Amino acid sequence: MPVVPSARERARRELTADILAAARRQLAASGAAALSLRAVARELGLASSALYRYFATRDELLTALIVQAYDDVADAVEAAVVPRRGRSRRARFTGGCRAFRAWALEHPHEYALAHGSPVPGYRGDERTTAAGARVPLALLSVLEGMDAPATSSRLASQLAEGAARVAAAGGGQVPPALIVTAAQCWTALLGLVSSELFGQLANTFDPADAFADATIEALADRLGL
Amino acid sequence: MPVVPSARERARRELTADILAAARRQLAASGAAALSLRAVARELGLASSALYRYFATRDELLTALIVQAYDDVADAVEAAVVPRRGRSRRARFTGGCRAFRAWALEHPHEYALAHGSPVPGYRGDERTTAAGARVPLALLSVLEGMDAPATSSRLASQLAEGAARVAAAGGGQVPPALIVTAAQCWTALLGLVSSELFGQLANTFDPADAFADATIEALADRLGL
DNA sequence: CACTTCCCGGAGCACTGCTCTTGCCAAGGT
DNA sequence: ACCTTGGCAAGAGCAGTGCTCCGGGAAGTG
Repeated sequence: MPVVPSARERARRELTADILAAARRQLAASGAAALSLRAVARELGLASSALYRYFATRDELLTALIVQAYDDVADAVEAAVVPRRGRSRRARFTGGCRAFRAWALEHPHEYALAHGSPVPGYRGDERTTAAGARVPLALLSVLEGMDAPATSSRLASQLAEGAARVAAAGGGQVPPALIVTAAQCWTALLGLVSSELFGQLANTFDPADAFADATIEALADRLGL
Repeated sequence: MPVVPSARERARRELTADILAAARRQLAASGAAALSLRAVARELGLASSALYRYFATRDELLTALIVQAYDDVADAVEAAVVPRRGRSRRARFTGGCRAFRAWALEHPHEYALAHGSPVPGYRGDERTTAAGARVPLALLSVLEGMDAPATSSRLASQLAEGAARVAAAGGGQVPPALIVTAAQCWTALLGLVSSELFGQLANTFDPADAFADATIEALADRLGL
């Protein structure tokens, strides 16, 4: 395998990227349900059958878009969470949560694709789960080195098991009881953003910024930040 | 208009119900994305064009299914929440939450259709929002007559506005600060169930019963139950 | 130069939602 | 009793979809 990619290889990579970019434009414009391979091909001036050399199926294109979406949010959240002088743990956490919500509001269709109901059946692709773990792990990293909460009760064995799994995945310096609470906060954050985006609040709190901020602060309280 | 429906009218109602039942079967079996009018027509032995006299469009059939799903969960939750001798507020609340989760686990595709990402564009149909409000209102009804939490802080004006709207919609006997907390718990519950169903927890806590129970108890704690 | 490998384009299949036309059959009025 | 009206279903058809297969041509290799 040559170090310098051949012209073929370069063209292939470029076209793959172009296809993904066009697909992403259409996704952002009209949502995942309306994304059609033929439309993407038309936008690129290709025959629809040509796309199948780059993505074997429509689902594969969608998973590529999912991974891209996960990585995109993760970049935003990780940047907001990074420790800096004079930045409290609480500010890092709430900043990360706010960055997550802001990204979702800017990219509703991509958020729906990644964090919403799975489109066909259930996809347990390892690439997506790895990319999807970045945001929760980034938020968890804020808690590294904290003490176990004072009210830490004994965990059910199944909960302890799950917490151990999470700890192995990245939060080595976080006590198990706090990991459980953190997981609860993560699902709560997902629920907050999903509710707002998918209209589950029926626009009761609208504009929802105040409600979102209050909720995020409450999460920080619960984590003892 | 005759009091006794004519034969025509009866046939019409019956066929409408049959169509809905068949559609629901297919929804439960294969999900909303795979639901096709033609397949429903085939199952009923009809021409596909015949369905259009009963549902003008596929989306209308879907919204009918959404309303049905909302009403179905609401029945389950309301039954679990109803006050009975020797049943504490806390038990009513946690029971309602558990009933919600149990229904979702039994009807994943219907849950995804109703509470997941909206399928086409955004549907703000009034029938769906009215039906969708039943479950949160049922949970809110458990809190009627409670005192405002001790740590009740002054609410931002926008939050107070939203709380007032909710109070007008059904929770007349619940203090505003508690309404905000209740709304937060509602989004958290949605996030819990959605995460579990859509694989956002990446099977970290699996089986998730213990995690769900712990989360629901934490919500009850937060509400001061 | 020949030869292989890769890739694009076109035709085609089975399917979808939806529309339009045709013809049937029962209900209602004269 | 006859005829008109209106609801109803069936069928053909349109535009669109995901996906497959085959043929020709271009790019890279000996």
